Amino acid sequence: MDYSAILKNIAKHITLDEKEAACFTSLLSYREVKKKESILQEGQLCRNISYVHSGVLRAYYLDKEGNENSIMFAIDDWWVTDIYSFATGNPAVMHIDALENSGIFQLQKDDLDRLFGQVPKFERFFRIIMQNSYIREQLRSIQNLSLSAEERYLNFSQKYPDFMQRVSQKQVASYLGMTPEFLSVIRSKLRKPSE
Amino acid sequence: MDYSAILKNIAKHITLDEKEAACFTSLLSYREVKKKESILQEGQLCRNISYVHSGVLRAYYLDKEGNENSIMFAIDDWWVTDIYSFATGNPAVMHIDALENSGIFQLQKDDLDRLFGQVPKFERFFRIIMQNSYIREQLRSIQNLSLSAEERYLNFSQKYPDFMQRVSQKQVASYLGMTPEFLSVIRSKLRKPSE
DNA sequence: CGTCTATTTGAATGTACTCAAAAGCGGTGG
DNA sequence: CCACCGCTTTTGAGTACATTCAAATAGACG
Repeated sequence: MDYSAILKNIAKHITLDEKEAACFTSLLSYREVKKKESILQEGQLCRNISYVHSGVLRAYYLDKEGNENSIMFAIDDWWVTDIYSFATGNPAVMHIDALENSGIFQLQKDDLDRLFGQVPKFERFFRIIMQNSYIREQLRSIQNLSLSAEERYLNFSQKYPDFMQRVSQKQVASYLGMTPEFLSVIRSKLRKPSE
Repeated sequence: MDYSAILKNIAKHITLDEKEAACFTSLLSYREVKKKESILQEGQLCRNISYVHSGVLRAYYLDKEGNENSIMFAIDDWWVTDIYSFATGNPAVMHIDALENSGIFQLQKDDLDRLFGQVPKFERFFRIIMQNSYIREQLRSIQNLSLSAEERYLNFSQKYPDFMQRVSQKQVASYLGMTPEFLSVIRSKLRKPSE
């Protein structure tokens, strides 16, 4: 099994010796997820956190009209989970599934809790992951509230050019809080700015 | 100095012995902040994190039209900082000031980093704080995008009844991403649902 | 090839905004 | 203690941004 990418991801924030790295990798289970396959559905308990080794996952929730609202996309080298369910033990509010055939490493909550006891450095690692996630979501809240649909789209496509390649327009629209029709209008306006 | 409230806050997530508690409180500096007084302005470096012992603080940022957009309110027993500036060392994007005369405990980033080395349990504490903040902001993003202005208002007033008492309508409106005029219309509609 | 879904385009509609003016409220100074 | 000033809240008319619904076109997948 190829642990190099995930260990490199960990090494961005903490330094592990060989034994600690072995302890960590022993807890990981690798899983292949086919395109459109789900790894979490609303109402289930989310007991694990996933590291995306290859491919793309999407988290979304269904509103009362039954529309899919994208919460986040996770491509190679991202971590993803229903953090609410994971942290509180309450039923998941979101769905997570694969947009492409993907390879992920999963870490069970119980194992992670034990790992925190054995190698406290991991508390630090996940503190930083959570901190960065918080910063990202706070920025997103701010921009949702203060920018127009067009500005949100331009912003997103600059910040996450990789997502634009691999995620459908409909899903981008739902991430940005607008209808797919309106995103299409925005894009056509941007294509011919002269008229 | 009365450390009971902040120690009780810490005790929600980790257990400290006397020595650790003393080590922690020795790093705190208490500060009185008068109504309308600022503790952080855009462009400054945010080198500390604040625990609100009494009173109310508000974080907001100025958009390009010069409007104040509220990012968060922090009343008694909340933690607040410009997490982006605090974590990255980049200039602050937000302003933080007091809505009432308030008493806060501040912890310097340098001291906190040393504390993490001395008492690793604090990594855990702040992991949980960051995790909860992430959950809160993620929920906020979702609701901003999928709920109408009226639903956002109803939601907010249910979830944070304390804020409604202590924060002006204009500031609530800016937190919810609507104009104060429109919030006023919503409230008047809710007052007389019959007509 | 045929089916299903995504994207584009357009017309009608609605939600929320802008601008303006009046009323309410709180703080400050005479 | 009252009067005034500035800011918040209310109300209303006109407008703009974004949605809904519908239909045509394009793409993806088996």
